[in-house]
Amino acid sequence: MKKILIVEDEKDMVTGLKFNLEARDYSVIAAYDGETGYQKALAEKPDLVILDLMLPKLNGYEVCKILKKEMPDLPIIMLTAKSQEAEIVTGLELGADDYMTKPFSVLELVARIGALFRRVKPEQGAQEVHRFGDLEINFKRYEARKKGKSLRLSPREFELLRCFIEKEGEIVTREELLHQIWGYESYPDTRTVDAHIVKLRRKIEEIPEDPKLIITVHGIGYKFL
Amino acid sequence: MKKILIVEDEKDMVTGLKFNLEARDYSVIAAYDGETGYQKALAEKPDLVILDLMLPKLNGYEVCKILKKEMPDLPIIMLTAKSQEAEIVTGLELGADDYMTKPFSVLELVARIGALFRRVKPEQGAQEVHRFGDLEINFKRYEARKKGKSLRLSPREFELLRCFIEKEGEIVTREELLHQIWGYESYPDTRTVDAHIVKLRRKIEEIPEDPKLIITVHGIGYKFL
DNA sequence: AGATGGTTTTACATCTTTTTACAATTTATT
DNA sequence: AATAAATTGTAAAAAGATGTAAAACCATCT
Repeated sequence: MKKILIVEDEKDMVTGLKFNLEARDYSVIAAYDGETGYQKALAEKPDLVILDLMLPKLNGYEVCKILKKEMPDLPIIMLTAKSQEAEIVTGLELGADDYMTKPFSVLELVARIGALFRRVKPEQGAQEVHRFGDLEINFKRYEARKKGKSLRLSPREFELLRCFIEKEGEIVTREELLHQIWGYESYPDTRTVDAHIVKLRRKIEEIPEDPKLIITVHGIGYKFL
Repeated sequence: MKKILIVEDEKDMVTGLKFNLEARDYSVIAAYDGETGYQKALAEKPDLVILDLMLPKLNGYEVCKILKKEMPDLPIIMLTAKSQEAEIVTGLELGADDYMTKPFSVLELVARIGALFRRVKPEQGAQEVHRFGDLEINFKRYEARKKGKSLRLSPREFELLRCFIEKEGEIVTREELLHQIWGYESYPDTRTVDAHIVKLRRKIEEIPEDPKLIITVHGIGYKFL
């Protein structure tokens, strides 16, 4: 569901918009001044912002300018009082994607929102984030976290984790790992896998000497979780 | 220079628009009924169409519908007589990208055209401009931006980026890069690629020491995004 | 020639992977 | 149960690959 942030100080306007947009299955959040509007945009990562020009604390121009800098792909629709043509132009050149002059019709606004979403890039590939307890791994971005703190895993360590996660709960043999990660078809004696397991355990296990995630299956290989 | 097609039967309107748009350095062509409008759109491949709703032979709806089918990336701005809200909505759902009700101000129209082109640029047609997060690269013009600020990239750096972007997500080996960019067929030991990678990272990565865009794949090469 | 800006090489630092050697553990055998 | 054999854990050394600053090189322009 698409999330829309309304930044507008007139409460009646907000409730009206909210009602109409929620009726059309958008999730709506609001802010009543520029500053909190800006903060909510960053924190909540909405799919679209409806931004009034006249705002307390930080006006719409400023918010628009900052937002377009920090979140260039976030579409913004500006709301303006009538007949401020010069301002309108500036608004658009500031980076807003569309605007409406008050009073406007909600139908029209909704239609424009639809058009805007249609135009905007469809969301890029599903962020494949895997979670195991307090462990988070994003293979696409090569990022890993434990309790929110980022871990530095080497490529081999990522690959190992990937193999384990693909076969969560099942036993993975050393031969399989050597084949998958190293491409070796047979390698009579190498301790490479074990060495990497040690390092990986040290990074992801609570007590590396008593592992709870990567469990060794004697004579065969390892098992994840 | 951007080419704009006006499909409108009121000649005064056409000459007025033409004058104003040409003053802003657009190349303008016109058609006075729906049918020739449609044909000119196909033949001349304009960058944008301004389309009146009421037209002889083939009305704006129909033209819009057909055009959006055959040239889905061509932006269309609809012109309508006032207070036809339902029609407006339909117009937008038909695929028009924006619309204006008559009488409208030329300043406003120009602003919207600008906004439309800005919006449409990165995804459309020639795909000359590539975007990756807050990064923009135009290979044709040898321009690159990060968060809107322009970067000075050397030719080699552009070539590197081009190779990476062509194979986004896939691994690119050093040998491939040496072949593609340098034309070397085999070069046992050179650190040239690495040296350029360092420079490129310094320019495009947020934290060059912890790159998120150009990721090294130990023993093989690099991977983009 | 000198200045400039990009490119390549060099040299060394750092990081990753692999091997080695040995300790600890498990399994098999007597 | 005791011992031997096999397997795994682990630290440390060795090997290999990459990161990076600085020097050397090279083409172009003035």
